[in-house]
Amino acid sequence: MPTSTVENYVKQIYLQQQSRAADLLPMGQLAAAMNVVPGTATAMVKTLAESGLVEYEPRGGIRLTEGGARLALHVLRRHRIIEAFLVDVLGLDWSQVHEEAELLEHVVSDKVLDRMDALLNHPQYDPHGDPIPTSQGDIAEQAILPLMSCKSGDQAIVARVSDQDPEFLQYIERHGLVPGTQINVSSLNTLADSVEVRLPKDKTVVLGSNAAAKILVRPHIAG
Amino acid sequence: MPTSTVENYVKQIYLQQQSRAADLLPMGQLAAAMNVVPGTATAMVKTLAESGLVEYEPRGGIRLTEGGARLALHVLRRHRIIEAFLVDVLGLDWSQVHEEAELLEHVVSDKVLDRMDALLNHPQYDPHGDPIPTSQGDIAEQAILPLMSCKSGDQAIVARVSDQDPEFLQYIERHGLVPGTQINVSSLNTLADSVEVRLPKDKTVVLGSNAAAKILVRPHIAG
DNA sequence: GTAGATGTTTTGAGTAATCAAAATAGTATG
DNA sequence: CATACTATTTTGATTACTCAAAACATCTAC
Repeated sequence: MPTSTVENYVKQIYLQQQSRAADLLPMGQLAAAMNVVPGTATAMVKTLAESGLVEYEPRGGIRLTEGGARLALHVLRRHRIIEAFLVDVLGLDWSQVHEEAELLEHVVSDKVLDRMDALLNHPQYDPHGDPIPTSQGDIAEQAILPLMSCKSGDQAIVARVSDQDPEFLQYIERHGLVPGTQINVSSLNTLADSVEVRLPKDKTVVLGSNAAAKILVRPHIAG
Repeated sequence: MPTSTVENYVKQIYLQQQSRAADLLPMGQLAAAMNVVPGTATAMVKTLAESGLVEYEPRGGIRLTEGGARLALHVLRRHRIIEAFLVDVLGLDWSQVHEEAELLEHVVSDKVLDRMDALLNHPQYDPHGDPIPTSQGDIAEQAILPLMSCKSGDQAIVARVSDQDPEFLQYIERHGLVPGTQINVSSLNTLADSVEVRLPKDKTVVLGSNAAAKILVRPHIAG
């Protein structure tokens, strides 16, 4: 049985490997993501390698094995179903559920998870818009793009807000940019480094490119 | 922040102190309840005493402080609300939820717990019939009654055997009627002046009213 | 009142995870 | 190519928890 710590490392390696395109994840990257000093990450990675969860190339970096990826997706499934459950069944705010899920993901049994999943009607996406892996470990690869890559006039649906900072999430929520929201890129100006989007009810929000980079959208082809 | 282990020790001390009437809980009792070797319990109790959660009398035993009891009741509240939630909302079997709750009780936040509590309509008893402490730490004190005052079909826990006669005590022990044992009043006949109780493992014992009068129990209200 | 039996504490050691700081490798700069 | 910079690894310690087994108290019995 993997410890919570092992699960967290493997999950984080998976997530980091997603965002960075490179094959090998550098040690420092992992240490930063896990909020530990580099030496700790090195030590931990060695034991992960012993258990066959990662391949470790000293001074090069790490990569998940088949088994490591399977575990990562398993943890991710737990995390995301729990988030969905906390929002949809317990009525918590989607900007606050990440921390909770971070702890719960290591202790809910498969039985409980299945009940949650059933009660939610087997959702495909969590409240942040992240895809939920199946129990077999399949995950929906989705064509989602950063908001800044849209053109003026494009329609899209907010797919994901890729940041966990509660303050940012709350800001996003106050302005109605939650995942699932249909938006309209009313003007996008690369020179002014900003984008204005129109939301339902004719509200508008202006974001700088740094903020906009965290907003990922599924482009909506207007019928 | 107390660790899960500390919470478990404190909870267990509370529960053991309930069933045994004595003021001081002997070390061996705690070690057995926690499933650790005696030395481990001794070591742990010392750190609990350092944190002001228990009073420790070497070679005598332990007793919860005010603060220790508060923590114990807090954990117990979590445990029991979670059990109720797993049964009533997620539809699990009441016989299976204890293990789950054992893990979850250390990680659910107050916010989540409050939502569960509200969703369940502030239940007073968990699925096993144990009273749920309030968030202020008040708990319904369960009356201790003579076994003969039960009705057929009642569930109860042996609370005390109020007799000092070694022969009687040994008889009681041989038949598994020690304090803490969960019993089921299978038939109680005032005319025949006897009561039959069913124990775990489907053993049964028949006692006359004189003997039964010495057995004090805490009735278990289901639901 | 010495001799066991029983229960408790101490001692020594191990595991999992962490940090601080010294050592080392690799890469880039002059 | 030596020098310096950066990333990584090693080393030595620490914390929280645990066990096995030796040492020690306490109570009981003879």
